[in-house]
Amino acid sequence: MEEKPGKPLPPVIRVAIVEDDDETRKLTASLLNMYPGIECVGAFERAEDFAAAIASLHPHAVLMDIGLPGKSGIQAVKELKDKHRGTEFIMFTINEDAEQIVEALAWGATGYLLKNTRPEKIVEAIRDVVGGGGNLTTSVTRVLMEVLQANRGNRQLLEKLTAREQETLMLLKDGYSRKEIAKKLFLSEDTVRSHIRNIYEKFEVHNRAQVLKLVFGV
Amino acid sequence: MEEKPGKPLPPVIRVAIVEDDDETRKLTASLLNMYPGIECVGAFERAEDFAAAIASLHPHAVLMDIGLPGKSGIQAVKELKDKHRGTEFIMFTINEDAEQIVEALAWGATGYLLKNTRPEKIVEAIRDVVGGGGNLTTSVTRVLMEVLQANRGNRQLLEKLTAREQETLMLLKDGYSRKEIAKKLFLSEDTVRSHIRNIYEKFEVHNRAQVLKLVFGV
DNA sequence: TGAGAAATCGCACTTTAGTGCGATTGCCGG
DNA sequence: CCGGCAATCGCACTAAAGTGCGATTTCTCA
Repeated sequence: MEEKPGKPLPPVIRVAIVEDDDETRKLTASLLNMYPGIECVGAFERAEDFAAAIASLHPHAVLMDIGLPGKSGIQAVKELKDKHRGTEFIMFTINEDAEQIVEALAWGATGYLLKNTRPEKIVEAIRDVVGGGGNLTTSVTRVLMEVLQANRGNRQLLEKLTAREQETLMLLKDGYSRKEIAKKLFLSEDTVRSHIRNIYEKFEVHNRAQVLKLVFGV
Repeated sequence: MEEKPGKPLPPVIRVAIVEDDDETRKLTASLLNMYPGIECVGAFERAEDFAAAIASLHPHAVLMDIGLPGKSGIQAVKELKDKHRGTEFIMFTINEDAEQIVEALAWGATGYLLKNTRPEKIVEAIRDVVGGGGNLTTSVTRVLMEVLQANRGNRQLLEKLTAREQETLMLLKDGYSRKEIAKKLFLSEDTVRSHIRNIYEKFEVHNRAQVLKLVFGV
């Protein structure tokens, strides 16, 4: 595609499925096998079963449901991702909840598909992630963008601050004390105190954590 | 596609281009016009020119370069996005820099394409964003995921904390004082102090901002 | 030229935060 | 049944942080 060559595409992409719904699992497995270059090497009902098999299967990619009985798909990613770097995790779920999306991606999933995604798109996603890219449905992408916008806190607020105040805030954010900030900026402690005071006034807060939350949005 | 119906697709999608390189601009414009349902209604060399024209053009989408002479494409998004909600901004650039990607998306861009993207993919992206989705190339998506993972700080660290310590940390993050936390958790101030002390010890830090940076990653 | 904003600094004062060194209670697993 | 951990609380002390009320200088812009 438009990618720089990440990993070279393997001759046959080995895919596993973890999905508790029998019908979906079997259907998806057989669908995948209809595509040349894709082989479904395992289908599991439970994350625990997959965890036990992953080492011998060494799949290139796994379609992972989130709402599983027992261990959740996200938990599974969390636990398996680091130990199995050759396997890419694609979340495969009905859930479009922003929190879950962010969770899954933050723990190392590289794809996130909704279950009603058309088979060609699923295959495309598998090829993408195995090739070193990321693949989300457009709606998931949009959700992610919204989270990004919300999560950034109000960085626009930074523009309300003067240059010196901004510098001060950046050091504040890194956990430096007034004394340390003064040394770094070649100012007296009192000046730093003054800048901080002004920041608080502009944002109507009364301590550091509140500023950080407001501006950088934790 | 696999989307829930966002906005209804307009009969003809009006697209504008902001791109300083003559060849790329003209080529892209004519390419777009070859697709049914897509009309290039304006092509600009500078963000300022586009800003002056957007109100009368009311494009559904705009392909926006980042590295422009004068005002940058990101700056343009920042200034125009809120006032023109009917226009979706797609960054169209050679730059795959993580910071810029995050910046652009955080300010409200809903697409991010690399310039070597094939025309069909560009058109697909335009249709996606106008339809209420988001569209990034797979490599940009991957970058975004990496940022997400890095940016989350070490949330895994949370697991090192006991239940009470976690509760305390959450309130700390919201800028509450020891006294306030004590009241909220029905504890004595000294107990809260004790929990905080333990948190600091486990993470080897010495003040609130440092914990927040470490765990939530500002 | 004159008002205002930005940047610098000072001091006295109160409130929080952080550290050191304890204690008791209860629960859980080997 | 015992050792360890979690959770609770106490106190004394030092170090920061935050507030109130100033000041001077420099620079810009109307």
